[in-house]
Amino acid sequence: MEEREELEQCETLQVHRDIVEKVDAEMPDEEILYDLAELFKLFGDSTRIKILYVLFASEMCVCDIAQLLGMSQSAISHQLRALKQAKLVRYRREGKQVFYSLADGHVRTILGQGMEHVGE
Amino acid sequence: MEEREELEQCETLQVHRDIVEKVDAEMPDEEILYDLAELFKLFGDSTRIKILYVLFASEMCVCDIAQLLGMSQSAISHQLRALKQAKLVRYRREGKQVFYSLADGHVRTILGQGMEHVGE
DNA sequence: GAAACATATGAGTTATTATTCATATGTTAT
DNA sequence: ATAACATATGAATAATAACTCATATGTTTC
Repeated sequence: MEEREELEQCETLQVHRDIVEKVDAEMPDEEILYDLAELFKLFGDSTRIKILYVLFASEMCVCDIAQLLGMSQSAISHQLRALKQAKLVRYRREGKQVFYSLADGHVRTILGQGMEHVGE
Repeated sequence: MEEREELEQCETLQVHRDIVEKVDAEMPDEEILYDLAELFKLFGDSTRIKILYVLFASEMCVCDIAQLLGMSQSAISHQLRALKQAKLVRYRREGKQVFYSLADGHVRTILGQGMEHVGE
């Protein structure tokens, strides 16, 4: 019953102890929530959103994406790497070129829900 | 027909002109994609993800959230402000306290799809 | 094997953002 | 009105991340 002197915040009395404890018990592991944030971080950048949207429409090679977005090949390549590491995109080599596409349905759903929220 | 000398990338020949033009025509406005990235940016931080998850479980006041996450009242309040501005959370005042809750179903869907992607 | 091309990547710089600290605002009780 | 408390917020600092530049890797053609 003496477990809150290490917390500086809410010095007075714990306001809703029952709720806090219940929700705390239900919370996913710290690590899972971290991974979740890392995943969404990838959606949280204009360049990557554009890349995902482009791939939403069609498989495309790095050079085409760069040209379409008016950005350097290097910048696109760096971002594709991040998306690839998170398994949000797949790639396939065809000669000198590498074609990227969306990896799975979650990406489409997440983008779609986001679009609905911002109001289409 | 002379529209590509301003682009430095892909100096040689445009690799898939037809695809690039088709996808370009289908792309949402720059502004919408920017808003979309801004929205997802809010999901892309551990603290905010935790807050959203906590509110996923139950409406809660600022002090409770701070205590649950072991963070300062100020830090939580700053993040709640960002979430509030994006209409991801609602709030309701009750005396000295302010209770926050999730604003709409999109948040739940987005979190759920994200969870599925990271593997639960 | 050398040249040309498409893509990938490490290092460095700059821009962005989360947190802390100090303090302001709003609410209740005395 | 004053004190006590819960929350909000501006400014400063520290941590993070996007882009550029230079260069490396992988592939094809000669």
